Amino acid sequence: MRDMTIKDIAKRCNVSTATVSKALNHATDISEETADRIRRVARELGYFPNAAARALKTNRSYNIGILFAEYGILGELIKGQVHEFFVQVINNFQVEAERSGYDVTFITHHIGDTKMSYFEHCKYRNFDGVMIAGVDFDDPEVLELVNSDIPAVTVDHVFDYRSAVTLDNVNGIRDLVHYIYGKGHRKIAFIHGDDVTVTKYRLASFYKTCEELGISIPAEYMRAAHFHDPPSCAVATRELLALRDKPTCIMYPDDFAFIGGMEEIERHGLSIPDDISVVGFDGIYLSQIFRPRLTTIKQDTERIGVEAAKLLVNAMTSPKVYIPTHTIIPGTLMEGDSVKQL
Amino acid sequence: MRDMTIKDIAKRCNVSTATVSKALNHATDISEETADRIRRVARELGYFPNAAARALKTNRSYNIGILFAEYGILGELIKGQVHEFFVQVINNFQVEAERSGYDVTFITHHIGDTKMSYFEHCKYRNFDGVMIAGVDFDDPEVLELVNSDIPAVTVDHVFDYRSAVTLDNVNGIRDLVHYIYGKGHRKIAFIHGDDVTVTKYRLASFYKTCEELGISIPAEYMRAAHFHDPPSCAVATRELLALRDKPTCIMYPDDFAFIGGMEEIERHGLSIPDDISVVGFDGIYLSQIFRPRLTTIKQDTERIGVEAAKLLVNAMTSPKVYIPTHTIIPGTLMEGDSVKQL
DNA sequence: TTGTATGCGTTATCAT
DNA sequence: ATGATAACGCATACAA
Repeated sequence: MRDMTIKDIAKRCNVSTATVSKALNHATDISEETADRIRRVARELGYFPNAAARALKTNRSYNIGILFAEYGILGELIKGQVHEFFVQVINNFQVEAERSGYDVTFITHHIGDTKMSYFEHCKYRNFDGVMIAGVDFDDPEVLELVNSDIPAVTVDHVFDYRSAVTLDNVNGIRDLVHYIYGKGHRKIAFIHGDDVTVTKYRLASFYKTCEELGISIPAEYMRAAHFHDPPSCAVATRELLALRDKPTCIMYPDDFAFIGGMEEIERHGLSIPDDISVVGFDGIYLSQIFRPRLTTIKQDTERIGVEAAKLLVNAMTSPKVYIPTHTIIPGTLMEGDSVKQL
Repeated sequence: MRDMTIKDIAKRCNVSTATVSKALNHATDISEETADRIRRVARELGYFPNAAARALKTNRSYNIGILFAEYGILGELIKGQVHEFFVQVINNFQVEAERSGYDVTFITHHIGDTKMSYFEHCKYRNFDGVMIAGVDFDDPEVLELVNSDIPAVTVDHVFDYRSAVTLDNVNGIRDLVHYIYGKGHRKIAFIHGDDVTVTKYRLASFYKTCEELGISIPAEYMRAAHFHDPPSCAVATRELLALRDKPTCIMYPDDFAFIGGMEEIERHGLSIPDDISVVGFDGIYLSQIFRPRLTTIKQDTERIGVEAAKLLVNAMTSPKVYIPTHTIIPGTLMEGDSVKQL
């Protein structure tokens, strides 16, 4: 059986399709009476609008594109390791977007055999807006998308004149350092993530806090590794453990990446926190499974996702008057048993 | 600047829109020469088709709906815990679908303030097909969708005359039991998941294998818990540990749910595997992080996702001649250190 | 081989 | 308050 269209309803109600459309869209220039009748019939007939037709006519798709590295072609970079933080954020984003009447579709690189850029894909699908998270923000294709006229919101990265939601890296690192300091540690090493905005903020906060606390960190205590990448953290950990003057506490880029450090420490026959203290970042489920429990900063993935959706909905609803906003979501220090009292 | 349409190209090439359309769709009744010229101009002008218009005309959206409990409204059930297995499957599904020219959109319960069923949502969006995973397969809304005329593929559940991909539960459990038996265990407890198809197969395989091996399992060794739910596994574990004649090995519904068992065992001051042996199921990343490493059945999430996409693409491409297929993907026993040699 | 004309389902403009 | 009609961008049956 064919799907119902407004034509069917019009026929059934002895009115024109125009009238049906108005009734269904709650227009004002229509009598309550007929509007009610039409809506009732529509419900009886199981009518639902056709998104394609509506999009074609109104130029609005009520569909949001999500650009996320783990999915699609870039996903292979992460080699099948689920990035819990982003999955949570996206999940919450989707729930909030749905609440406002939007569906969510993943942005990909091509459609069929035709390769297209992210931007082109968005045009093709008529996305009303896009949310970007967990990608390489220097990628020309990402920049093309961000600099286009499509409303966009980014997570964990701020572009000029675009909305963004980031976690509070500055206070997060500050809280962490204060906590470690309070436990009596003075030799604190910091394995930081890739050279992206997030890391810049964290490093600045780390240095500032240490200065305020009057502790000086030798350059050899600062190590670079990749986010969400245990192997590179294992290497950095090995280097730190090889120092004559070892740190008493190591800060990792994130909870997941810490796994690499954990295994390396284990390999050295050292135990946490008796021989060496550690802290993570993100507060993923895993961090509470580790024994000892990992002390970390818990990200509020729900607020991040929901806020991103709200900002984007605002931007899409009234693009003209919209002023980009940067929202900073605070994290929470979760105390585990991974930092020893000295 | 407005987007390009076939009209613009037609004007530019001094041909009709029909000719342009044919050229772009590689129709045969058009000269190579003009076709080339048109395609070249289209590329120069940065033309991309409008998905909505195309969908409206052809009644094909090249968009697949994904129904997954963790996302959308049902997600709240899982309380923010990422289900790694499904995320992986969906990720791989998406990559393969993209390869065939399909985009992927999440199926939700409503569009704006209007509540609609999953099926209605699919009609509204014109999805060419749907993939269903990780939901309550008895939910009337899911059944409505499955029994509709929309091509569908399910993961981990088989519906009559619909395509499905499942892991090999029978052999998985069989391998696990054989392994445990080989380690000298005879008192094997099985905490199984919810009463769904998957569980039925696993239970049957468990009983059959035990019978073949000539070991009899007391009823009190069989416990019900929920999948992916540590608390219920903690309860079941507590009950097992309270028995006069304790099992020497406990099988859990999945690696993640095992966390509950792990904590309970810890609480009893027992150690794995010295005091009690355990095995999981799924082979998620976590299982290799546990100390001791968990012995488990690793699911091939890539093959599951890719196969599901392939089946669905076939079904969508030629719905008339398509014959539903049930593909069973084998798992692999991953030996950890969680089962003691008796 | 190319073009004309029509319609997909909806919204919006302008009459009535 | 309601209706006739055009238009959104594209694909296709049919005519030329």
